Amino acid sequence: MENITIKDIARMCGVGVSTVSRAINNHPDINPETQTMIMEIIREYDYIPNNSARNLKITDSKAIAILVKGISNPFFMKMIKVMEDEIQKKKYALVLHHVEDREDEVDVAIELIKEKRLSGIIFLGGFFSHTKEKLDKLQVPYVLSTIAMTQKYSEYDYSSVSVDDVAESYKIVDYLCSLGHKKIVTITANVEDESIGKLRYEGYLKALEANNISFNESLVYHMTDHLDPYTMENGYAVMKDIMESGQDFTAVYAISDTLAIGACKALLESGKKIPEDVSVAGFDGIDMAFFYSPSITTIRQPIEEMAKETVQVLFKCIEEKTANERKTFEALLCIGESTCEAKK
Amino acid sequence: MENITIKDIARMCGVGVSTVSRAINNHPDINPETQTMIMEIIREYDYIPNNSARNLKITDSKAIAILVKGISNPFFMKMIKVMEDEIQKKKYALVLHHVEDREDEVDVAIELIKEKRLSGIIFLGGFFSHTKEKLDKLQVPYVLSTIAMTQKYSEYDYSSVSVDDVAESYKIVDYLCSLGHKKIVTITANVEDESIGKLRYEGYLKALEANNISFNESLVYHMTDHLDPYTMENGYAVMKDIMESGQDFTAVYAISDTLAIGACKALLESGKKIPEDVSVAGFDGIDMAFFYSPSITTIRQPIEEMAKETVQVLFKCIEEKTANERKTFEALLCIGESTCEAKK
DNA sequence: TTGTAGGCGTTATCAA
DNA sequence: TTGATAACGCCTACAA
Repeated sequence: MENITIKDIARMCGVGVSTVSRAINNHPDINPETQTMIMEIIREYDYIPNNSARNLKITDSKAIAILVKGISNPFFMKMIKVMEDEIQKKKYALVLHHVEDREDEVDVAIELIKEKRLSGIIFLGGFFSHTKEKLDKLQVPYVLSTIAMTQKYSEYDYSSVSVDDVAESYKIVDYLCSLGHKKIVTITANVEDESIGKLRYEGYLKALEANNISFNESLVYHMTDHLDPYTMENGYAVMKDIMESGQDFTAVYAISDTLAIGACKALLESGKKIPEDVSVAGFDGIDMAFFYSPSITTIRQPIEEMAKETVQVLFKCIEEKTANERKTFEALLCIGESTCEAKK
Repeated sequence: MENITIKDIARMCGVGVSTVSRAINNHPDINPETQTMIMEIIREYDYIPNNSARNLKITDSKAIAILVKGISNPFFMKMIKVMEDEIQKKKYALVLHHVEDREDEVDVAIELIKEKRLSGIIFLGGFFSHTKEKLDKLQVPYVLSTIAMTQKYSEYDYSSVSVDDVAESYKIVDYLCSLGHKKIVTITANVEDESIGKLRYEGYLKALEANNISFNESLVYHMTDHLDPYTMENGYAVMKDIMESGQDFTAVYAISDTLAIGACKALLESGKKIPEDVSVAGFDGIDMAFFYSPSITTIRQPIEEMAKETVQVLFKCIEEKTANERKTFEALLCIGESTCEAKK
């Protein structure tokens, strides 16, 4: 069966192709009668316009794309939902696109901009270690949302919405210290990490220092390489190792809730009681942290506001071509059942 | 800055556009030297071919799409990963596309086929209640993977990979019965549900009957409408209601692990002990079921094999144009810590 | 091995 | 309000 095109429809309706095009795109100057007539024929024959052809011709698609790094983060799902609503309110279309861990998000973005004639881009999650030259290739406004960046980026000119990972990490570790914990194990990223792993680890160090607790390197554990990072599985494996090593500690700070939950499981299996024997803290504030038993003490990012602000900032860039903005949100320390005062 | 096209590259290289095209697409008949020369210029000027133009022209893209219904199911993430590898092995490109709950996946598919010249499609998850006519509009081979369908589909001709939701549901409820439970609450889908909800509920009924337990309608609870379905939140809310109602029961069968976990939280908050006071069973076998404490007794679908088989079946359809195949996999009853014998 | 020209399906321009 | 026609950027006969 041949693919039916706009020409076929035009012929069937006895009109020109441009008229059909106008009918499809709700152009102002078209006779309503002819439009309904055309639309009827279109429906009857199940004609569907070819997007590639359209994208080729179009100059401004009124579409914005969200590029999500890493497919599986439950944390992003909520953000996407909120963003979607906001974008819809602005009468823009949304192109949701997942970027593999090994893919370069900026390359993907550049390609997508060309292909879909995007008006803007939201980069969601992941790390960012691109050169300034590379970022400059992005021809449309973009916002980095909840993306961790290394120091050097501070001089770049870009828009972003995020939390201060160092400060928030400090906050929760400081809380553990305030409960009297002095031997706080941390489960963090690999040493090469240049992203949230590094930042949250930094917060850990600062909190220890501020509380006059001398740093003990043997309390620092890293996610294992042979398992996916930031998973319960990984946290479980690491904590199993810790228990075997006979390490002495009274609290655990995992840099993600998933890791924390995995660690809890391992602790419980070893017969430890949470929080009586060991306090456990995470980071992110995912639903699971609240439903887990015991609920996990964690840092919750204001997902909804951040998502809204991301879209807001992007549209400001698109519509007003204003300078870039960087917004930092404060996260909330959520005290759950997984932490308590350290034993004397 | 103007967008650079293949013509510009051709001009810069002092060759024809077709030569550039051949260089890009690794065509056999091109002088290796000219090719490397061209590729260098391309890299230097950051030329990126426009996909829309390409898609418009080509007939077969050697790409297959996975259409995932519902954005947030952790269960699918693993399947996608496996499928991705398999597809890559076949040297095909993968187009991952999320379908909103309110969108019609078949419409999306039809559009995507035209736009991207797909060679095949995998529908992942969700329900399926399309007419035969509609499905026939799909011009390329497709496989329904882990998709629940109503009875009437049995006569249709399509390929699918799934588990027998009725039988597996029966299996786990039968297990509860074998532990001596007679008052088994079920948390299931809405009454209008025509999908896994209905099928798993059916399994529940059959198991009761087979165990000579008379059906008690007051033990059947439905997910609340004002919360997202199949979430921990929802299971929690429902169980809260159940506890308030003073309902008498010794076991709970939630038709998803997420619901089960939410229910557990509510039970624990009410001071119930799991499994001593109440046994809890779920369905799906997500990671969380194992890491939860107590671990949840559940039905685990053989994710990996199913994902592989899905791709296999699809390629068989693409390459050999063989008739459609329907594969049903057996799932595994995973006994966790959340169930035990009913009190006498 | 390479270049020229035509067409993929659509929208935008311009004239009617 | 309409219709013819020229792009959009690429691939692919076909000719050289």
